[in-house]
Amino acid sequence: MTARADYHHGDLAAAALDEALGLIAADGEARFSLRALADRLGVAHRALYNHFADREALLAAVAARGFAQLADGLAAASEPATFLAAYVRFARGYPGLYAVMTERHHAQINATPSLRAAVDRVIAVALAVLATPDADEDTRRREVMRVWMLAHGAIGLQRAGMLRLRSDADFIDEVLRIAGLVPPQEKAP
Amino acid sequence: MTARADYHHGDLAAAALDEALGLIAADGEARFSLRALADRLGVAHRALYNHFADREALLAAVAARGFAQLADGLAAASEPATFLAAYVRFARGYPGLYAVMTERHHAQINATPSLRAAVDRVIAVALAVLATPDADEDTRRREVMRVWMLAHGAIGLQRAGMLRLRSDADFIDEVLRIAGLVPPQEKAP
DNA sequence: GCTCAATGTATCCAGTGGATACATATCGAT
DNA sequence: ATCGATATGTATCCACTGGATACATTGAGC
Repeated sequence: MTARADYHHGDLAAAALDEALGLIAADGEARFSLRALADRLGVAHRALYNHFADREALLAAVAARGFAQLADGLAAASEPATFLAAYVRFARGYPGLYAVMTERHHAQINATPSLRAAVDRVIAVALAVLATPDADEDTRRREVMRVWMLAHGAIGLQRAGMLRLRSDADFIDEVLRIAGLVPPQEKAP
Repeated sequence: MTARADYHHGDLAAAALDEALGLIAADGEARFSLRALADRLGVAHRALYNHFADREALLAAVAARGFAQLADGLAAASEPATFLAAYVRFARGYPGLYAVMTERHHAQINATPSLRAAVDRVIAVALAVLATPDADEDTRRREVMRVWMLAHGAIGLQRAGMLRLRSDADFIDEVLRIAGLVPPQEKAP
């Protein structure tokens, strides 16, 4: 099962995912090609099709990995402000990956179990950190969505160039203020 | 200047923009090609390059048209709730166009004057409708951004499949509630 | 050991954005 | 009016992409 010598790669699926994630994390998927990926792995581009139905399926798998990493990062948060900060930091740290995770109409989302599972994990963490424990379900869901929508919207508008560019720290600080999670003149976490 | 007979088209730039907007509005830019566009206009695909530097520039022009239309649509709003509803309706009505407007790193945004101008018009309308008239500038900006981020985030999460699918009306209603623009049990505009 | 499904390779295809070279038309200066 | 510069459109090429089909190699289970 370890990386083997000649004909068979050993674990192409995992290696391809790792490599693809690395290629996409910063630069996004627009300039990403199956052939470039295959070249880096020292393999014919067609070999990838033994593990992923098509380019879209590979991207869905990459997105799943992204959501899993995101959930890990968020799990450490203990309150809304740190949650939001961690979320924004992830999205701004791996812009290409975040785009693949959120800017595709993943019909895939229900067709790819790992993706569905990873997204559900993020939602579970969000509920635990962001929602009032004893509120009814609709309220809890809306509490989560309010923060998530604000964070996701802020990130999107920033990336699209609609906002003044700031340092990451200032950006996070501003989002926290807009979300009402930081009292007017206080310092953000 | 009207559509001419033989060799010269007459006003290829405008015709191309119209046609591109039509092709992209619903389906987005992923499956959009310069060649398909040129075919529809009865012209060699290379002719388009006389009017647009490259594919990206054409998309920037399409985005500019989109923002102009959006600003028109928002101008009729008189209060935050109707503004937000109009915004969401636009984004959900022309998903492909909205994606081109917001999901590209328009370095273009400052390189394309018409795009910059159209975005500024949207921001101006938003300030007029969403901000407290006599508040200081930072507050006004944040009031606008809170609504814009919520709307944009909601649209993005919905499109990505992170939310339960609902009818457009229900979706708008839910966003208004989350934004705190509709009292708990009241009917949305 | 042998077989056969899993995995990789070789090669082809149509479609894409873009470049270069050339054809045709329009318009302003004379 | 005409003539030449310039804008506009065409013809043709290129490298590259995702995907399809046919074949080679391999190793796991019988």
